[in-house]
Amino acid sequence: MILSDITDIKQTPQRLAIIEYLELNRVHPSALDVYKAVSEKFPTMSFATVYNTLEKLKEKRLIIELSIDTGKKRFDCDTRPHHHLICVKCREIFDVFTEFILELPEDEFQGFDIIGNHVDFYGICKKCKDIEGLGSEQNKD
Amino acid sequence: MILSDITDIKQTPQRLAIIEYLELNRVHPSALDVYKAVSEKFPTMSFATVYNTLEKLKEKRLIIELSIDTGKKRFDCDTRPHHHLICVKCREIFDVFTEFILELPEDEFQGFDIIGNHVDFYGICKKCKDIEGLGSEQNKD
DNA sequence: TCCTAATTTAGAATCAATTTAAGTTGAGAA
DNA sequence: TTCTCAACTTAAATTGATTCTAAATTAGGA
Repeated sequence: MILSDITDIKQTPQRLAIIEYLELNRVHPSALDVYKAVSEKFPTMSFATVYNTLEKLKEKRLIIELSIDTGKKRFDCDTRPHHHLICVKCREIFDVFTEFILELPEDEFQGFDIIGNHVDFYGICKKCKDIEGLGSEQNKD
Repeated sequence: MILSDITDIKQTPQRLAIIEYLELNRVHPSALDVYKAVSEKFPTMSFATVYNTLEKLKEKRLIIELSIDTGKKRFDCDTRPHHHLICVKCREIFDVFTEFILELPEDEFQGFDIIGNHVDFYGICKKCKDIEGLGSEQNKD
């Protein structure tokens, strides 16, 4: 997402702050993350503004909405095609730019017109591994 | 999931009805779908029972919880490793049993211990294609 | 500068999911 | 058989994320 891409929507201070936050925090934040950070600059800002802005940016295809967490939307300001590496402990999401050739055999098509694919890799991130290692005697999952 | 796998939890009539529903409706239903269907048989059954049962079955690894829809959990009673084919219009989910070899190059590991992967294919299902075709003049997304 | 549609705001409403507390059930012990 | 206790079910309250609403404000073009 590039600021200059935002042409046909009004450039309000709140929106610019939200966009700046997304540009600088590429950890796939939730709406709450965005709200918390941006409302420090704009204490009167409401949640609706965050959601409205994120929705608008999504419409303009400047960000992508992720369904990786149930019960919570997360947003990705990198719209290049890519995959994800997700920590099953802390739910941090990392980007993966390797391309994979995924040919679905015809008999699995189920009558679909296929338009894309996405791979999620699951694992345990370095930080969570280290924490696990430390507490190995009184290990609780 | 097989009934006989359920050993160390009580086999109540409500639970058996929920399991039967999951066995017969492999469309990856939501908790609401399960509740709607099973409460026809047990009109006094509460939502909490559905959630408790689904949670318990998940713990026992007899079903899988999917995060494909934001804001709503969906459940898959097929615990064999497999991928999904998702209609971007109606959100129906189909199973894909083709196996893919997905080698993540070392420099993309980001310090993770990788434990698995999952592929989502996106497309438009036959039903939605047909509906689209019909209304091609007054086409609305 | 003026105008107007777009945007922001606080608060209410909604929806999915979880928690709570009270009542029920059923398998094993006495 | 009756007692007991833990597991289970239930309705209702609560939480958390999101959406809606209606009134006030504002960006950006005329």
